[in-house]
Amino acid sequence: MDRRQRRTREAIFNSFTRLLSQKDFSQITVGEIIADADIGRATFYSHFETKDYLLKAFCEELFCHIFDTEHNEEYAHKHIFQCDGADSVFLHLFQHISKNDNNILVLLASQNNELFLRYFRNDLETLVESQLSTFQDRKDPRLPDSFWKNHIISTFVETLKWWIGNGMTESPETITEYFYLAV
Amino acid sequence: MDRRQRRTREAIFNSFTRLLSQKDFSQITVGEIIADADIGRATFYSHFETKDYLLKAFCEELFCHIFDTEHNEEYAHKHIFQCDGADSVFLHLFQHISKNDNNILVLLASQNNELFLRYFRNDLETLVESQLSTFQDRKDPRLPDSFWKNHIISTFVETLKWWIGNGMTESPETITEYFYLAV
DNA sequence: TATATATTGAACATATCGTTCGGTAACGAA
DNA sequence: TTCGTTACCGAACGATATGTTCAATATATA
Repeated sequence: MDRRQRRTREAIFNSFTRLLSQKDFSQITVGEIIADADIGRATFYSHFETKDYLLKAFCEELFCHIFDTEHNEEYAHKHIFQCDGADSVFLHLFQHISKNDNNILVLLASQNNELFLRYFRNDLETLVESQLSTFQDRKDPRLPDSFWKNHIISTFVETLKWWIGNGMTESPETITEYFYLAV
Repeated sequence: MDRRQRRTREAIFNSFTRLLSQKDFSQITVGEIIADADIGRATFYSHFETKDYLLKAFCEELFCHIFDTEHNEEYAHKHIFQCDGADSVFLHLFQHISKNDNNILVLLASQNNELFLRYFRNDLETLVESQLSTFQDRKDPRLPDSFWKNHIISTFVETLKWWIGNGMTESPETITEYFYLAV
């Protein structure tokens, strides 16, 4: 990728992050991003078709980073055979998020973020699917699989939102315990 | 209230409902509402400050209707002393929603409805608070009250969304059972 | 160096918003 | 019925944001 392209893309992402920490996604205008990133209008549109596609690309880079590190071999094996709360992928997820790499907290804490959460849920779904067996013993047989999977995903997302909304005073270990106690 | 005002307000609400069944809230323009309701532009703005306030007023009328009927004396007593799944307020809520009075399903099924869901959650919260004792025996003492309350509300909303998303093939009784099995 | 490509920024057409205002129609009380 | 009040109309307006175009300029890579 051309160095100019990289620089522009980085500048846009940086400004986007900065603006997201100040206001809701819906209130951010392309004009503001351009002004903050100090790039030409046509340049922005040569990189991203619309503001929505910017968010999409932004989320993809962010989640790719987060969920991929959760999937590496080191942990993958552990969880298939030994899946207690102590070293679950979910603990690692909470830990990773609490480190605030790539300013993911900015997005998670923002208010009008339903679009962002849709992307997050989507990636989370594949992770949960790979861990479904872990939760099999908690599941009442009367519940449909699709309901159960949705419930786990929702509980994780809501636990995360509650955690952030409460100022993240609990440790990742504690919040993981809450998650397992709730689901 | 002046008859003309009532007619205009009704026309706006009707068009709003119709449009919501066709597209997301964010994609609906004031111009479309005006055209569909066949009213003057200034008239719309004399009734509602913005499109957001229209949604707010719409939700208030809708939820007031739904949650008030859930609170009437007939059921209120039952649930304080006898709170099994069979005749819970939540069953009544699911039943009421499945009847699709006031086209609430249109709103619940629409995609970009986080604003609407915020209003719904808000009213649901007071209902859940009045029913908290019902869930006390399921709650692990390690979980904070605020987390627990949020979990119940979230589980209800997500159960409802799952139900609608799946075509509402289950009966209100069954979906109430799912809700109690999940929470 | 030379060619290809990215960036620039002004200008443009389009769309939506929310307001204004003089004129018209409907209401409801006396 | 009359009459004062109030709601509705609808065209027009300024403001803001969108996404595109284009010719000139700057930068990268071979």
